[in-house]
Amino acid sequence: MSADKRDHILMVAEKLFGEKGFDGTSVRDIAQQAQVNLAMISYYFGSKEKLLESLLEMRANYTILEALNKDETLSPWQKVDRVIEFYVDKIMRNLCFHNIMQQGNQAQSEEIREYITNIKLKNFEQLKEIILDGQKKQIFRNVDIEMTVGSFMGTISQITLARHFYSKLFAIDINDDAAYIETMTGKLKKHLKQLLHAHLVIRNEELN
Amino acid sequence: MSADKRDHILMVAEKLFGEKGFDGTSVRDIAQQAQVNLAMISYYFGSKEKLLESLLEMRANYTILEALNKDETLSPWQKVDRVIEFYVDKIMRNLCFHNIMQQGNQAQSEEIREYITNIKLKNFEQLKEIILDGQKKQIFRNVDIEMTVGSFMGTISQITLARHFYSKLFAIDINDDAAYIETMTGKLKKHLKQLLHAHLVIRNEELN
DNA sequence: GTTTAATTCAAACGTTTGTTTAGTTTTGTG
DNA sequence: CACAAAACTAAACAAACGTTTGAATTAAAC
Repeated sequence: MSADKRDHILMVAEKLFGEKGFDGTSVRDIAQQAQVNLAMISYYFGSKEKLLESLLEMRANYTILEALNKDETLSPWQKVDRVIEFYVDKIMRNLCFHNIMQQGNQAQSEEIREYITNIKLKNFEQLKEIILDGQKKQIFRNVDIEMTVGSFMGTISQITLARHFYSKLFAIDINDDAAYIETMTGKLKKHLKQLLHAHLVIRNEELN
Repeated sequence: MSADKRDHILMVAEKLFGEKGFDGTSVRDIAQQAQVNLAMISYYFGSKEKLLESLLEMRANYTILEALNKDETLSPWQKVDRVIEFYVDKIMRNLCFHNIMQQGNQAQSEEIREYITNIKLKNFEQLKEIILDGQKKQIFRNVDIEMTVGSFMGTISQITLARHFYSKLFAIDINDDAAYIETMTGKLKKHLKQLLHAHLVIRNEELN
């Protein structure tokens, strides 16, 4: 089994699933775009749905910032900044895959829905620990952690999911991937740092 | 043309499109759920795509808070609070439709993508004006308005889009719509008020 | 070089898709 | 009641779907 060709199909499928949705993409679309014979997809993956599962497995290491969390030399503020850098970079580098993750709710297959939910839960736990740590050290306010993480992920998702909207808003060519990624990565990082700092910081008037 | 039956089909379609996506929903699904003959959908709407267009038109008045914006007796802070109340209530009351709006990016039809983008632009303009007004009156900080609105909408969208995730997180029965809406509406409003207040308020140390 | 296994392919499979047809029933009007 | 328009239906349509087949080609092993 040629790993090259398999990976190539996976990448084409990722792009199409991310852009047109799983149900909006036919295996013939994938085969044509990847320039492989239609039957190759069943041959390599078994079925369209198992192709999606393979895709999810390939990106399953979507959460690898445990090291960051364990680093005792970093202050909670530094951790927050690094998480923002890390996540924004990672998601903007994988726009299509992130869209697939967001569509997971509609998946007909319960197995896939579970799989995606679990990846999200892992990511959530990482972020939760960082905020919890800051709260224990009385550096962060007593914010609603679930909702705070929701705002963090939601802000990023908005940029990846509503690309047509933001392209129009910032007058970026809808087909210019590089321009969108560069523009939005910068804006996202700066904004999220400001937003989360303001949200988490213990203000003077609260100290009394 | 029976408006009752037409509306009934629209509501069933809204639910299915919102839950399973446009491409994941067949006209036979809709006909069966709505308990109408398959041909009635073409008869009333012309096609599946025009059914979606009718759905969008029906909810086109999705933005009706101009009155709020023009109300000179309200302070920017009051406006922000009211917008939060308004939007959260409205979106949580129309979970499925909001999901359809979020999926719009994947729509094959450019007409539909444009339509949805324009609705979003209208909503954005309303929110932008409120923040701009507060900034002019030097009550709000000089935040990035586009990104701030992005966080606002993104936070809400996260709740509607990643329902499986949040149901699991808060141990809410995945089929209990009422419980989800009630729980999340409260959490959302409280969190968004806190978040936006912290983000927009001019802090003491910045006044010097 | 021969044999065996892995890969590729065009073609066809049976379903499901969105839509249309042609005929029936119901409704509203004079 | 008569009759035209509207509403509704079961059946069929062609196209697209995911998947499988069986033969052809290539690669690997001995």
